[in-house]
Amino acid sequence: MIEEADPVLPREMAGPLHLATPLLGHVLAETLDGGQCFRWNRTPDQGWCGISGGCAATLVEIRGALHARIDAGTSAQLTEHLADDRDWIELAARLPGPTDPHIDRCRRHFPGLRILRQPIGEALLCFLCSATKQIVQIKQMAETLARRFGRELAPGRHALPSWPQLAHVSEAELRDCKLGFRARHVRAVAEFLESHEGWLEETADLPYPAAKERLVTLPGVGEKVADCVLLFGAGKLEAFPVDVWILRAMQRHYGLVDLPLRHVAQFGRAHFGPFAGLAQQYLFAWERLQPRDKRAKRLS
DNA sequence: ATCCAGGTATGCA
DNA sequence: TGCATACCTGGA
Repeated sequence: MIEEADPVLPREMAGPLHLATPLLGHVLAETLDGGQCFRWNRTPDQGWCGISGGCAATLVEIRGALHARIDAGTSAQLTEHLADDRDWIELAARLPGPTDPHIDRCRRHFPGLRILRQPIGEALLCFLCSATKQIVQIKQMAETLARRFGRELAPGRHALPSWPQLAHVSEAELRDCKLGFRARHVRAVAEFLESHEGWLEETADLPYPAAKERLVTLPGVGEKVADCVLLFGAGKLEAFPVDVWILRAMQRHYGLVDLPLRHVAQFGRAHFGPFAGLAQQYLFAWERLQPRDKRAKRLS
């Protein structure tokens, strides 16, 4: 992707990142900045710098190969975040085949698209903030929260605040981070988690249906957010979050017109099976390519 | 200016 | 169940 100029990675600190599944170009971009996580940003030289948990890293393509620099934390944390222990090509191949031409098309356009592994607390925080907001705005909220309440991992690079840290933050301070009505939810969840230590981690260990049942009892967490938290924060690939984009995709490509959100979610899980969450990410990526016209808008 | 954006909670047929 | 409405705020 980057041919002529070698990016500005200090050579002694950067190294090639060997991944089981290649991750380059627009697939890398869609993975890091496709709405599943909100903490990766472009560097001036077309690389990526991001933070997940206690790991801050910079990624860049040099003559068609991915290189990484660890700015804080360990390279093991980075590979964990990139979920490279799974074979994403093979998982995609297990989604519906020739009987589903649309998924086939998505798969060919984004080969190796993957679901990143995020700390569950971070996924919960970000998706609590996601209600009726665009990705850019969510990223901005996350950045402000991190800068203001999170631990500094490297100069100017802050981790998201943990829930125990958030427990000491007032609703007014949260609103000051531009969270709007979401501030009340974050505040309430912080209070709940403060008096229920280990609750989130226990939830992550439950099977998908039970875990979801628990999550939706949290204020501000509905079906969609719960599915996002379980998919991106607990590796439950059968979770199938349905938002307006997916609704649009299911109408356009699967003929599910005027169906309640609930039914669309039900259909998705039945049709796509144990890796419905990966299918969802493919559908989302494809839909984001489409220019938005009046017809598409009206659907929501 | 006016509208809308990766939803959720609530109230009412 | 199904549908309508309020909820914050910044950017187009």
